Amino acid sequence: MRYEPEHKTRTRELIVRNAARKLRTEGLSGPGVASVMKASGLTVGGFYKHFGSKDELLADAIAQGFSELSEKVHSSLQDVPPQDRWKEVVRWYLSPEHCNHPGTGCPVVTLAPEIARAKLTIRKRTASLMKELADTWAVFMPGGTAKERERNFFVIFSAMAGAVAIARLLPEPADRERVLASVRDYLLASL
Amino acid sequence: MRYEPEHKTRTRELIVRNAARKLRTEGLSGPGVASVMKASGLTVGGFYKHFGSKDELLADAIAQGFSELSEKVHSSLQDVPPQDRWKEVVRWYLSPEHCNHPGTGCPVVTLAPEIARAKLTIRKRTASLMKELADTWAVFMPGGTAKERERNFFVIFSAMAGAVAIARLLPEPADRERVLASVRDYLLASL
DNA sequence: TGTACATCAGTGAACGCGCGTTCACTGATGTAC
DNA sequence: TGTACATCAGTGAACGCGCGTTCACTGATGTAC
Repeated sequence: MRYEPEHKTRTRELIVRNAARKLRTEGLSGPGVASVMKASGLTVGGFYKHFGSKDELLADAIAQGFSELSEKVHSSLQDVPPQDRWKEVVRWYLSPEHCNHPGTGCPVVTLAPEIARAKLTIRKRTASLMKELADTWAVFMPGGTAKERERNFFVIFSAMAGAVAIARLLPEPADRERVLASVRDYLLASL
Repeated sequence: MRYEPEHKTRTRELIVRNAARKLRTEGLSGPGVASVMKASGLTVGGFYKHFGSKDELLADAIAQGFSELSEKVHSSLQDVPPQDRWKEVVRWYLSPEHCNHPGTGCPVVTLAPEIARAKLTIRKRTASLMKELADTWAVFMPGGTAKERERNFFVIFSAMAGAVAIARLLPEPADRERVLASVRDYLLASL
């Protein structure tokens, strides 16, 4: 073979990673196929050697966003005692760093409304990613029972995602911080 | 004149109202100029007799969405005693009806991430609409001081917007309701 | 009162442009004999 | 060992198509004289 056996797989993964970042920066229908390929050091024509359609790329890129989120949170919780973990997540999620860098942040804030309007295939795939996230994160959420932790996951995650979405549409950093701080302080103090 | 003096104004308002609904259903860059004009019983060519550009329509349509939201909430609170008003808002916002009808619902859930990526003119205009909403709604939010009510507005509004955004990307009605109910029950019980 | 002209919301075809997708081709490296 | 052919990731031009925008035109009604 002209390339190492894993070459094609690695190229595909590179494209998906670049698409995942571009999607969160420019929106679900923001980046064109050409722009994603260029960001990966390739040209448009090669795209269909890796993907059956642009939708296939979108689905994979959304999944990539979720898995980056899991990884980021998982690795930052390594040295945090179990009962403090949800607080660490809240602090990171509602930080100016996260708010100001959508491209490497949570895909739910950035893409949820657009995914809700997307093709059923994409919505179904995202729904199962969302459920997986709920199950994984619920275990370190506050609450005495599994039901309570699940409910608190939805409360905390909804509040965080909503807060970042609202903060991001305010151009003034001070206004952004006021929204983020309101929700951060409330969640940390009241749960 | 060939038309009544108010004819042009009314036509423009009709276009804006139709655009406001279409935007929330199909996204900020979903409906084309032709489709909005058609929905208003007109043809593409006439568009630039009313608007300088599509962006001008978008800005007006977003504002229209906010004003419909204010009106809807204002009129539903007429007969509700002041201290119960925020609960009424929570119940409506987190209802399946609202969740299942984005076109006539809150523009923040549907459009926030796309507006955050839009031109600065649009972002600035939306930011001031958002602040206006915060000021108007804060007065009937729970809390002893103005500062507390403002903070609680951001907490409640973030949680509601996030919950509806997440619920809407789940295709199963039962899953949607679980998210909505979690946040609804929590907010009504704990604030 | 009648005729010529002005106004202007609305029409519909045309314009570039960027998009997703297709396709004939390239060129480095493998295999067959 | 050398030559002919096969493979296949990647190239770049071309394709329809829908978009925002432009523009010459329409036709109902106003005003001037």
